[in-house]
Amino acid sequence: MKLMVLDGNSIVNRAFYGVRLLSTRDGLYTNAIYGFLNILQKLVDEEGPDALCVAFDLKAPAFRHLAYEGYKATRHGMPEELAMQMPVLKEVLGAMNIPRYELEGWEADDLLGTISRRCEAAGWDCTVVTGDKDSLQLITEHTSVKLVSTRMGQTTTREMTPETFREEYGFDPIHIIDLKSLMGDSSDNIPGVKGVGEKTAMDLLRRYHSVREIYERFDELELRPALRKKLDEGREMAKLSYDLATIRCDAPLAFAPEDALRRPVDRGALYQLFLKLEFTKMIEKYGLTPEEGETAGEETYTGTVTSEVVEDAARLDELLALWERQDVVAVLTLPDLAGVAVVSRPSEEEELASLLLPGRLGEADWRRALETLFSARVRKAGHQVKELMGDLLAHGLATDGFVFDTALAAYLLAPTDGSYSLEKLAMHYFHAELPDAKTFTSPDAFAPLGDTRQAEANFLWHAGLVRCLYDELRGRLEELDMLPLLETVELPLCPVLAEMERAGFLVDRKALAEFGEMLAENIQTHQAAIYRYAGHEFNINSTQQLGAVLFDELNLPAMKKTKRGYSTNAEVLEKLRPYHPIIGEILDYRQLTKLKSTYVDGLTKVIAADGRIHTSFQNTVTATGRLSSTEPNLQNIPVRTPLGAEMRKMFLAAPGNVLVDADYSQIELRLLAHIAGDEAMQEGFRTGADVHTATAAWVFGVPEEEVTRQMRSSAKAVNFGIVYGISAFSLAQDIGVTQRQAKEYMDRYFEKYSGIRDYEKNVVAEARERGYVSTLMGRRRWLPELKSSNFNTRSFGERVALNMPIQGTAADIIKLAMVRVQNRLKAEGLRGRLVLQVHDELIVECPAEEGKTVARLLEEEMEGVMTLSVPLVAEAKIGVRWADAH
DNA sequence: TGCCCATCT
DNA sequence: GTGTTAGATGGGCAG
Repeated sequence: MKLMVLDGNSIVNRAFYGVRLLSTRDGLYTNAIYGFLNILQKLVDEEGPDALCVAFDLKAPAFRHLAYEGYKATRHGMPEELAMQMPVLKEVLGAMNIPRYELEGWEADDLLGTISRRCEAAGWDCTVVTGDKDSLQLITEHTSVKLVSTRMGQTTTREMTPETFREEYGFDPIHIIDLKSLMGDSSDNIPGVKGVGEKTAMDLLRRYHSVREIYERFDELELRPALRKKLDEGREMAKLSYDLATIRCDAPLAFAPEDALRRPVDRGALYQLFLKLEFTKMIEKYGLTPEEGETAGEETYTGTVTSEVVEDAARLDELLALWERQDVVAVLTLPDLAGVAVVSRPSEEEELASLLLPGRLGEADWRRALETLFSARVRKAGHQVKELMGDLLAHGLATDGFVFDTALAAYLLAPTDGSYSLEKLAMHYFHAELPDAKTFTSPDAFAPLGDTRQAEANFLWHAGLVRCLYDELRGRLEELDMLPLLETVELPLCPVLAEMERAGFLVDRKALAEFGEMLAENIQTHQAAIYRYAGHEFNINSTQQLGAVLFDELNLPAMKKTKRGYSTNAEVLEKLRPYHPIIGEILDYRQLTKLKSTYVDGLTKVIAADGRIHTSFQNTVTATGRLSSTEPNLQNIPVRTPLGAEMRKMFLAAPGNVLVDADYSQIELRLLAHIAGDEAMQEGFRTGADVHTATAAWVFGVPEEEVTRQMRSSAKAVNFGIVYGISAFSLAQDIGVTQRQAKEYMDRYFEKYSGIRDYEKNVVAEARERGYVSTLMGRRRWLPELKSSNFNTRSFGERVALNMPIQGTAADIIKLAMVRVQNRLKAEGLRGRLVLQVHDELIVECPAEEGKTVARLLEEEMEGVMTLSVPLVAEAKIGVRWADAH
């Protein structure tokens, strides 16, 4: 008879980190459970055990903690996203009638040991399944250990027997304990002997077998003097580690192998659990059926699927007519519009995937197909619609009729997930594998890799998924009342962004080059000075080498450490400035090299043939709803320092044109006043007062006329800090006062703006209860961090809860403004077009004679986006260069 | 790849 | 008493 026992915590950890984070529409994460069940299934198939059980750690401290205080409970600390899955996993095991064992004060390891020895005593064979090599010490003639590892969602197992172990390690399994006590194990907080690593320890054990033998025969051993010294000093630690590393086999566990004999699953309970977990594939696999005719959650698609490559005009006409009648069709295109897949549902039971290729259709029909398909006459769901629209614009096609974007939808549902490829969404929402997109996209467009028919089929498969995701994601957005955000903000913004990217921003290539040369000369001068002060050459860009020069050689006082050595950031260097002239040189050098490499060289590299820079705006990246800008990033062009601000002279309008640059005044503070419902601050904005000055007057207890620049600047820092959930500590650091004083300022501040204090409390409490925060337009961010037992994680969640509604609403507002601005420019027959957005700032390039009209238009549209309890104020300026318009 | 540092709102 | 300001992108170094 054979029993298989799983190390529950070890396997579930591997599952959690090996499978992408999945969640149900209730926000329950499920990836660890999903991965665990797949691993379990694989193991049962491989081993066919007669009995099966799982051992878990309990949160309570195990006896080891008492033995060594360094042996902290850290190994029990698991991320909230995993912790929340544990009770559900245990329920699933219950429904599957698989016994689980856990015992107060004992770790899973010890239960594995105990269970394996009891099996042996009863004459059974035992297989211990774990990812943890510690357990290899349990290997005997009747007990094997199966090591599980998960990489990229693929699970591999390796069975270790006494023979295979000896082959690999060169000593007996039991001496794993000795190995650990020599080399230690940081993840288990086993100290080991200082200075002895894996190689040395393995070598010692092959020669002398055990720690005990090493120390008993210590004087007669042939050892290098250094090693002898380390071992001698590490005697106590080795002994202590030996105990810590030894798995105990004597846990007082109520267990006999027969208890774990396999029993049938409780199908009803399992069905309900899988339904809740949205494991539709598992429901199918186990052949579970609803007990009372309930439907089985979401399906990918169950009707018949027909594929076709469209080759003649008559068929094309039929299809175009069909697509126009559909509520929605899914559309997926190959890069550069080298092919189009359209998925429709002619009837409830039928799905039709049609592939259009220019080579198969003929030029005229191909063009006709595209013109109809991308007109408003066909309602379409796409994936990454902004990208697609870029291709459409490049081919002179319209960008109309898009009613859904599966990538944008997935982003709105889970804005911190990070990436939304179809492969990932298939896994996340349907637990389904998609063929790799590389099978049908290659650098030279639709030059099929390998089998053409397979490539076509895979491409259509992806398109079919878009159609399925449309149903699924639309349903979820609707439940969360988020469809309006998608339909009135995000989707209409797509063509605007595509047009902005296509328009680009003109740069003065010559001026940029000259600026670069000037920087290069300056850098040379500073470099020479730094080498002279240091007494030798070194790589100034290396923080390690720089730290060595400043703190070891020049003996400047080290203020702060980083993980890898001394901190040398600007804040630290600024404090060191009085000590040595090298510091000023380094600060200047840093600024100059940053300007040269990131901005001058970086931007020069991406100037297109039209002399303009075409950034990419990312609309599915930030956690708050802001846009981001890449290749290059045009949202962080310097402005603060005079030299940096030179960069903004390089961006200009085409001849005969001007730039109109409008930015929102204090938008985040205004939103704070509105959202928090703080009467005092609202009143300030309504009367048009300078908020920072008003705040300073109150905090410092002086009349507004007596507020100094210093006082206003401090008050400004408080106002900004509040939006980010700053602490007195950081505020003190920021404005250069004592922590006590900073605390006083904040207390005074909250006295005046008591609505904000109340809001901070309420928003966090509400977020904790609901599990998310949201903006005025219904954008959400989930906050599992608020339930974390880790202080830092939780505090972070609280600050995010404060900030996201503010920053996110500002993002909503400017996005809507962009849509309205671009539409109105067109509606009024103006030639001006948006070229850039920088979070609270919009830049339009237009003919010089349109300048004033456009400036007024920008202000009106930006201010008119929403009516709040405080006015939204935008101010536009006109100039030929960005530096002059801002 | 992860870290450190710089840049922006 | 913890560590202590939200959201980004990119260059350069070191392992």
